[in-house]
Amino acid sequence: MTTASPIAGTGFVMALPETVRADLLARGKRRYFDRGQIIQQRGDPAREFWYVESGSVQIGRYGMDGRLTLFALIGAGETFGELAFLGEFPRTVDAIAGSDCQLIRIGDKELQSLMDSDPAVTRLLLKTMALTVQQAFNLIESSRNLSVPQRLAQALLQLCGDQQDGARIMATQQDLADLVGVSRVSLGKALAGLEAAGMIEPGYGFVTVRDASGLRTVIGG
Amino acid sequence: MTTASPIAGTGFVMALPETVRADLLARGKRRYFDRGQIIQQRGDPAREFWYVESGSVQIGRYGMDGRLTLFALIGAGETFGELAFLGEFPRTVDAIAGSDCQLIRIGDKELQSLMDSDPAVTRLLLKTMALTVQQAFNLIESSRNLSVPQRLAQALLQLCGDQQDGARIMATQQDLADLVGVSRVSLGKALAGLEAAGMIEPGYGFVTVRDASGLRTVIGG
DNA sequence: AGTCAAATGCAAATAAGTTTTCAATTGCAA
DNA sequence: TTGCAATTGAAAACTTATTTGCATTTGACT
Repeated sequence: MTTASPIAGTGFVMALPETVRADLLARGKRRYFDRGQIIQQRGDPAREFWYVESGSVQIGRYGMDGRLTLFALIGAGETFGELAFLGEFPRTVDAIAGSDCQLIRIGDKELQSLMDSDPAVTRLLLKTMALTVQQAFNLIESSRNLSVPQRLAQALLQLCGDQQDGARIMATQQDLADLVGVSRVSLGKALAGLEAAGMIEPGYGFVTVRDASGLRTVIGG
Repeated sequence: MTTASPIAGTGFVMALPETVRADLLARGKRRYFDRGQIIQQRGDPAREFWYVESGSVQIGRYGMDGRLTLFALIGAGETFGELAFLGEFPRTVDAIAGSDCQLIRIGDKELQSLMDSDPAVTRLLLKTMALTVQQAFNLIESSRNLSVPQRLAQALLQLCGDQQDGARIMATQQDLADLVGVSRVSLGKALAGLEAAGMIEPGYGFVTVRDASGLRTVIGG
């Protein structure tokens, strides 16, 4: 299952020196969440951020009218929640387990210990957050200047990460619609278009990428 | 002239301790830019960030097709450019002087000196950047879930900052359209709607806010 | 195998925004 | 004050996406 993030998913932990990372993974406190379970909600105090060891997490906002604005699908190896934690304000997004998942908690103590073992951690965090902003800007720009098929192609590429052709993205059309920011109907049509071009193969609850480079040309043109 | 920012404009410098700020303002190297002049372009190395002492700066991306995606209008008292600088990557947005303006440069040396005089600066920077991301998320959510009039109302409120009713926002309809992310025609219609409701008064190159609280209700409903 | 909820496919009506074109207005400057 | 470029207003045709309703398919679970 491939769930690289279109936004906010960062390889922060991966960028840590091997020994520091190993220590974190060995001693970190793990928490398990079942699919659909709420991990955090808007307004909660941010006393930690999370490293996703396995599974996936949906980051977004659930409107009062039931609308969902997805900002990211965070997959294994990525972190989330560092914004509110480091910014020292309450959560401004909801996080829900997209599948059964296993997280490692990084609170004040753990962060301090990270910073002690590697003075470059602060810089890494800054870099991570700066990247997140850039990705957010990219998302804004895309949603303004690209068509739905183009945005879908972009999202699919990001979701399959560096995977070769054949990658199976586990997401329903509704998931993708929430992520791209369009209705399910529109997303279905865009999917059909890409399928006709032989770039993808839609399935029941997943999409298989057949021609990643083709998707890239879709975005470009 | 009011140019508070809908995004990325931060009161970072304002949050500094009085003495530290005074020192920065007294000794900072100033640079002047004429209206329309390019301050930075995508791809430039980021060797500094800027504090806006007077005037305003447009932050956005100018597409090859001439399209402009505005992310922010930075006004006096705010900073910009810290993302690429701190993230240590090339500029990913263009900056153009929205009016004649006077900037203070903060490079490695100045930042180091800031950090030396106040150990909380790192924290402040993290907070600043976290806020920026939240604002970017807000922008994404708005553009997906709000109508053009609602987004316009939001933009106008942000542009007039904490000003009382009567604030004059110096921006053409095209400027506002680029900021909100719609065509000039659509923006004109939205403006006309708000005018009919007595909340604003459009002018030639500016908009006067007559009923800020009314604008807020527009967003809510 | 049968049941059921989730997910997908499809079509028509509707809504929203863009593009294009042209006219009218404004404010600056010669 | 007269010319001129920038800005605004307005209308029509067009494109894109949404909404709504319903039928069909899929896969998990009995």
